[in-house]
Amino acid sequence: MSAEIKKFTERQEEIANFANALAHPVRVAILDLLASKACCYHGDMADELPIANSTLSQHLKVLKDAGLIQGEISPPKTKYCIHRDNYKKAGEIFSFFFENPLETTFSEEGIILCS
Amino acid sequence: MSAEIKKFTERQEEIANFANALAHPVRVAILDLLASKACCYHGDMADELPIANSTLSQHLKVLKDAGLIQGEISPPKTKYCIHRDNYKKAGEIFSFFFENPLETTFSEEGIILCS
DNA sequence: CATAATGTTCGTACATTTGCGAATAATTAG
DNA sequence: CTAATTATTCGCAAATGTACGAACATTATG
Repeated sequence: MSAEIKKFTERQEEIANFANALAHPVRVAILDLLASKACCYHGDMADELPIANSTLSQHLKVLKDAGLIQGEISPPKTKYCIHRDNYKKAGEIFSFFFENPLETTFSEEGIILCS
Repeated sequence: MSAEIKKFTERQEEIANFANALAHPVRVAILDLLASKACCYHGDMADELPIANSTLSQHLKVLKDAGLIQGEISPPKTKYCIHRDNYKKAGEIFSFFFENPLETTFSEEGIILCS
């Protein structure tokens, strides 16, 4: 009944944000490309990916807004790179999230009831 | 021109799937709850989370479909746990994805042009 | 058996995401 | 200056995601 407005922690929002950026295979593929080639022009990626040019721009925007990549515009070309600091940060956040999902004692089946 | 139909790798799809499961703060919060308490009933979580019961069911379904949790139905109660094997696997996949985004040589600014 | 407790499913509403081609902007090349 | 190159933005359509309450199913309780 205590009608406390519950929201989520900063950390939970942050994880969700990074996860959202990775939540489409083409965006994972983009990061793979950038990770392997250091930097790529939009056109280089467009050649490798099975999507229209305009769609690629949209996905790049999502990754950029999430902070995982950065773009350097020098028209008519645009060069994209991984944003190393944030990329590292994302990796650490996920690492921490997944490590030791449980440190408590277990029943025989490895399960504990709660409350 | 070689109109090769490009899709994504299994790994890329897998990452995107797990990421998608984490792409909403309430689902991160659910995993936090399960990680800390080992197992929880639906009702326990409903008390902690600012969403309707039916909405919680939907989010639990997403996590279950992604393989990150498992549910044991014994009506009228349902007990959920983290799916340890898959959870671990997800952690490893993300670890691997984020580690060493770049092992190549760098220019002075830490950037290489490609192609 | 009737009622309560617990969750899921259904139906609906609304917002967001994804995708494409066309139009646009900005520079380079002829 | 004109045309070509490159990438973004716009407008649209289709699909998906999020959220809720109501209806339903299943078991426990009186």
